[in-house]
Amino acid sequence: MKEENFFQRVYQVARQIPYGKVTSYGAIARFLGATGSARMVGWAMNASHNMEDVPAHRVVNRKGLLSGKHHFEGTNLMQQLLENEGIEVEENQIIDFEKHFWDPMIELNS
DNA sequence: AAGGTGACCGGCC
DNA sequence: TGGCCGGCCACCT
Repeated sequence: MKEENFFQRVYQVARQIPYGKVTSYGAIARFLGATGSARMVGWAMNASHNMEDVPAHRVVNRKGLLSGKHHFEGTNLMQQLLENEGIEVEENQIIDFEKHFWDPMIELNS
């Protein structure tokens, strides 16, 4: 097992996502300095299954679409988790995405 | 070692 | 927002 790879970096940011907030892969990628490489963030989330404190359900694509819901257990677990946090989700899409949007670039950039 | 894949993004129509 | 396309880079086979 490697320590401190690109993934860990992503997880670290993901863990900083506050309750009831969501962000996009691109936002995280940008924060990591990998602007345009949002795919890597997606890959990292794919492996996030091994981690435990990684709220991957709070990470969606820029459209607010639950792109990764398919990777969660069941078929609507991701949605359930989000709704549980007070985020309205319908048709695999977050309502008022901008309203719940949380940009690490701004929030963590104190 | 080379190529394919991917939970994406931004620009354009 | 929707569809299509090119770009981006780590990981896997």
